[in-house]
Amino acid sequence: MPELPEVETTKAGIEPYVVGSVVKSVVVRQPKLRWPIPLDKMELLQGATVLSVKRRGKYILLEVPEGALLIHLGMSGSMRVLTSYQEPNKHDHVDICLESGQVVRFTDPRRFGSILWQEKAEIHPLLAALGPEPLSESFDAQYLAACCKGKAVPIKQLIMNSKVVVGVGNIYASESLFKAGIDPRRASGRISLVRLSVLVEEIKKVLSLAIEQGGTTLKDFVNSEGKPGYFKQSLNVYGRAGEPCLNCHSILKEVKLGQRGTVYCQSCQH
DNA sequence: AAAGACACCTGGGAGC
DNA sequence: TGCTCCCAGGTGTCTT
Repeated sequence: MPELPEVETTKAGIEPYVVGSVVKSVVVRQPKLRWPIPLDKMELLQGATVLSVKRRGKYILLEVPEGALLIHLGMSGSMRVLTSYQEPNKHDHVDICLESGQVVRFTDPRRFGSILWQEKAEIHPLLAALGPEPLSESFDAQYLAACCKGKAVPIKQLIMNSKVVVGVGNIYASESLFKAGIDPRRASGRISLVRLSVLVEEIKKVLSLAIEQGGTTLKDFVNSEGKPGYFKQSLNVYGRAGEPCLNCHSILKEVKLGQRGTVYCQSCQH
């Protein structure tokens, strides 16, 4: 489940191999991802030099003079760099072949990911309404409080809303709410500024730590699974329903919020 | 306007 | 052991 740390790690992992490189060809074996891959646009990449690799939310942008390739890993996607050609496996849907001979390979068993095209000097509609980056200064307590004001929506759903803040998925939303001691079901508008401030800090902390740990696996990025091992980060609540709280030992409870499994501690989170 | 349901897809675990 | 069933999960879109 790529959340922001995994996307950041992936971006950092491919960056040194693609920036300044010339794209020889893009091989699409399976165009049916979340949306069809725009094959005509892929031709614009041929012969193009990759200018930069950027990340916006969970999207990775490969920028070339004509525009940018927009990549989302969905929930089972990954990318890796091959230094020599290898036979593709079943879910290796796209290869970005570089003139250097290296290949950036996109793999996605569940095909929830997407590969799209953003025109030069335009902002793709999918990126247009995104909220601030969680690790940026503009994501602070004042901002979050303004988003929460008067809202009845549970706080967990609010922080997972990409219009509010990008990159906070189910795992990190659950974990940061536990750390902040806030009940995930609590109405967003009924949380004090002080507590929201703690939540903001916990979101930043949990994401930063995961990115840091993802970075330690970069050495394995090439010719590997392409799956950063940031899951080593200990999870307090996610996936632990029915098990004892690591803080108070009461049994962790699971509820559905916005169709998402949500685990929390009834005695530590209010 | 806001909240909920649904859709996409497949591997993997549960149940038989 | 093998088959079927069901679900997770990010996020856009359609329905209340």
